[in-house]
Amino acid sequence: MKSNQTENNLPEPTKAELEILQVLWEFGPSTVRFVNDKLNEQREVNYTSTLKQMQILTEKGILKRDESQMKHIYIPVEAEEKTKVQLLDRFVNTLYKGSASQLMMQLLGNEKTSKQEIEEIKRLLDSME
Amino acid sequence: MKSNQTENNLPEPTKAELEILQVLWEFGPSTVRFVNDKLNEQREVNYTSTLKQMQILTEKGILKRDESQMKHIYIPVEAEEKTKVQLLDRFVNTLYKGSASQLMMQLLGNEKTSKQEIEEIKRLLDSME
DNA sequence: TGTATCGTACGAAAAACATCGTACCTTTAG
DNA sequence: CTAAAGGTACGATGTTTTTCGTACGATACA
Repeated sequence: MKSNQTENNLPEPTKAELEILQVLWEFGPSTVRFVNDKLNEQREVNYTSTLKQMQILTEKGILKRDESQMKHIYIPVEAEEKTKVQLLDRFVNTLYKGSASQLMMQLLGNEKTSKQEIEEIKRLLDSME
Repeated sequence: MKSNQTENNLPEPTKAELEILQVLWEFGPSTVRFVNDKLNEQREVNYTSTLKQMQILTEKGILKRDESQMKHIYIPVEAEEKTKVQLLDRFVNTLYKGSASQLMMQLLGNEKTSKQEIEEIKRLLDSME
């Protein structure tokens, strides 16, 4: 047989799609209404725009939904971490030819990375020994 | 007067634009022909597509060019590092709410980050003391 | 000198993304 | 029962990004 494992390469979410994912990651499975309200805390979006977007996300297999009630509940198919890892991986490959340490150096050299952040990173590394 | 300093926020390069930038970063100032050839090592692109893309990049102020010869030479306006830092910053803000250490953890947890990479990072941190 | 080659300019089509209006179905309160 | 409120479906439109065809100017060289 060809394959029985879940197809692993979901299409890369677009910008608007990411916004929606972030709401779902932060607040868990939600209705369109809820997501749209959250989005509107940051910028104006029409309800049906968000609805459409979430329907597309569902078509793409990035979200699934519980249709048992009229108010459908949307849920990310992949865990937050997994998706982020995927995006990060792509980012590292694209900009740093896959070198994580190169990215690191940039991160540490960036003035916007606070001393506190750096300390946290060191602690993290120590705890990994 | 309004401003005499160089406008600092160049528009975010798109995907296709990044491909071109990477060639210029890697090989230095180049002609369209050269860039296009490089791109075609990875995927098929028409010469005029690349040309157009590079003209747009120039309009946007991301590239500048030397037109003194018929074969124009294109050069990134901003240094590679600066642009990457900008992109990285956006990435961290978008996906990790600005927390570099969060990104780090993901980087370190990623199986694709080799032991060797981790060692490099530690060395880097130590040298920063 | 004329024709093949290699370059730029640029409009426009194609594709990808994002937004919205309208139709229509369900639920609920009166 | 019915009207209002709130939900989904989905085509149409707008925008941005990407790709390409065509026109035309420079150069080289037979």
